[in-house]
Amino acid sequence: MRRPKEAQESATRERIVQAALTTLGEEGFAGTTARSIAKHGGFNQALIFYHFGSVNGLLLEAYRQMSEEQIAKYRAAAAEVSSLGDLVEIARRLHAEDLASGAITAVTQLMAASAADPEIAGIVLDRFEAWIAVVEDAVRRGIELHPLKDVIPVRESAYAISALFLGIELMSRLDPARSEAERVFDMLGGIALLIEQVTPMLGGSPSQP
Amino acid sequence: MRRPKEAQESATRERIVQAALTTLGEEGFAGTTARSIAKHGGFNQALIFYHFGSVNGLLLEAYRQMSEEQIAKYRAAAAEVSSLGDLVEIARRLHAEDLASGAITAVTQLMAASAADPEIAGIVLDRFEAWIAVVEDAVRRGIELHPLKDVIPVRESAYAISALFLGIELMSRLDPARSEAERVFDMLGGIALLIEQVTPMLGGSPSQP
DNA sequence: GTCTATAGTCGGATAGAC
DNA sequence: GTCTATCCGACTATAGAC
Repeated sequence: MRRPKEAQESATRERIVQAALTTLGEEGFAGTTARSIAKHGGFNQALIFYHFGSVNGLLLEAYRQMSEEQIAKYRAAAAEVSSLGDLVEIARRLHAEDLASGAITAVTQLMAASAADPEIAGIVLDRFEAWIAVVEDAVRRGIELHPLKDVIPVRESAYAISALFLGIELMSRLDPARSEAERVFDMLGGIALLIEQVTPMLGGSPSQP
Repeated sequence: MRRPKEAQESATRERIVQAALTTLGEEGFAGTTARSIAKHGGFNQALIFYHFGSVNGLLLEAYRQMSEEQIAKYRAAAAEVSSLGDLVEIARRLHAEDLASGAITAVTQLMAASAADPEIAGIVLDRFEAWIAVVEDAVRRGIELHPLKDVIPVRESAYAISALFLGIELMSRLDPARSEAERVFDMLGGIALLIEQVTPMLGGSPSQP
């Protein structure tokens, strides 16, 4: 996938972006300076300014790129969902990947930076919006054949599921043992199974408030 | 409640701590410098170093204080919970308060700072732990009379509820309209009601008077 | 395009007057 | 205890050699 306008991908640009993301994950927002990025990537500090104008310019570009990649990954994963149980299992897998790749740390830093920088806030908001939309789609597909499908508030469900996922990601990052999230996914899997098995019994004469 | 050792509360100390929290909320972690805190609080920059040794020392103290207050508030609120529906309504109220007070912003900054500072990570972890414990307690009390009470994994439920709450807090802070979280709480309230009404039927034993 | 060198700014921290 | 003045280090950003 090539971008026609602006931001053409030279190898160096890509290297700098990667170094920025690594640094962000390892040092946090406050520790992500031009010097420290250059050190992590093994190149000269001045290159950042030549290629991106400023440290902030680099960070914005890196954020945007990371967001696009993550959303694309989520969207691809969500395409496989065809039941509530699937949704839980795929969430479990994505969570493990995000934790390992440092993506969660980056999101944390992004959210914090949003407090002071409206432009970053916009990026994060877009990312959440895309994220909810993906879940919304998966939910809609997952309940397509379900007797209660017309009673379920899809948008709110997707929002809540996204929030739950985000919360688990953030809390488990802090947890040194990191075993607890697994058990929570186990429980959610159990609930999904329960709902799938129980609710069809209610079908046939659904009530409406 | 007086603290016997260290950290005696002079009026000035308290003023500095408050200014630090305000600054953190308004400027973000990166913008929370000694000079900027002093400006917000209308006092001299050097006072920070006289009273707290360093900016980091001040921030640690402020974090600790904020954590204690928030946990105390949560604990008091949780004491009122006697059903799943209660839990949702109290969560809704606490969420509104946290949003208005800037506490959410502060937590966001704290989590981000945890990436680079293990001491802060410890504080945040303690806070989450205390938070989960409070919810765990509320859940246990809420299902005390419930027919399924022995099947429900209390700890995992509390973890998931806490994660969901955290996620909603963080996402709604970014949302300019901020109306969506309300609708999600509405939905959760509906689910709570549904569970309370449906599950007793499965037990075959009488529930609440 | 990439490097070295450096100007200019800002923040942490301290000395010392009051 | 609080203020003014100041040092020092680290950062962003640019100029200019290669």
